[in-house]
Amino acid sequence: MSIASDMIRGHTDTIILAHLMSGDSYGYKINRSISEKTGGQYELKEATLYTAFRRLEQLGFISSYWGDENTGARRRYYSITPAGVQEYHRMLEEWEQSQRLIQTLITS
Amino acid sequence: MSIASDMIRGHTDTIILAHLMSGDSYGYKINRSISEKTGGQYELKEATLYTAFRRLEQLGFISSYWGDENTGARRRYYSITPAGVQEYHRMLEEWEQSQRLIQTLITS
DNA sequence: CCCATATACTTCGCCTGTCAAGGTATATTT
DNA sequence: AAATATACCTTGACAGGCGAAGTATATGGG
Repeated sequence: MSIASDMIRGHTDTIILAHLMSGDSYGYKINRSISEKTGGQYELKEATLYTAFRRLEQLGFISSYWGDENTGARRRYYSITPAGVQEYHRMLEEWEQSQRLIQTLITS
Repeated sequence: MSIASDMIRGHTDTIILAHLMSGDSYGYKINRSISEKTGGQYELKEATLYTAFRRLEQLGFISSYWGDENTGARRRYYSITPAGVQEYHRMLEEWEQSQRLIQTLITS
């Protein structure tokens, strides 16, 4: 991974919610998708990913259910809740704002 | 403060280095400056600020010396080192890159 | 048939950065 | 005399990221 964790910290949840905005999915696939989207430049560590799922479900932003695959490993699917959609939009706005702020602060 | 810390986390060091790029300064003033530049939207907590100074000095990116004020509270001035200047540029590039990455990942 | 690999999820414990809270000291203003 | 502003410092708690290890199923190669 070429990007420092602290750069992504605070965005992990948003990244997950963003993925679930386009439909239910499961951990392994979401991580693959992240890796593909960034050309392999970034991927969430498994521990980070699953910790985030617990957190987001705890907060009511996502819900989960076991898939009914009759082959391969079992999958736990995640679904974004209405509260999660709202939170996602809030996070996006916060990103826009903080992006400008950081730009101001780190360029002299 | 209206911006979540986790959004700024990972940029604290860069923010400090950026300030020192335009000359030596001291903690209190740097924090004031941050607050002013962002229209009061953001300021580093003192503990965070001084922790960062220790870290940056430890890493050789800044050096410090006591000011010779003959009035008012004493001030510890910080100076960016050549290694710090290099690090600052590296951080700026990383920001450009991660900015694009995050943008890609959080917009569906 | 066995072993490596890919898929898929989970838990434990460490590390690091943030920050609330409290403390010290000096100078100015009320 | 007390409040406020300037200026710095330390301690301990907390949260998120993540290395490491484990569990379980399916598939392809030798």
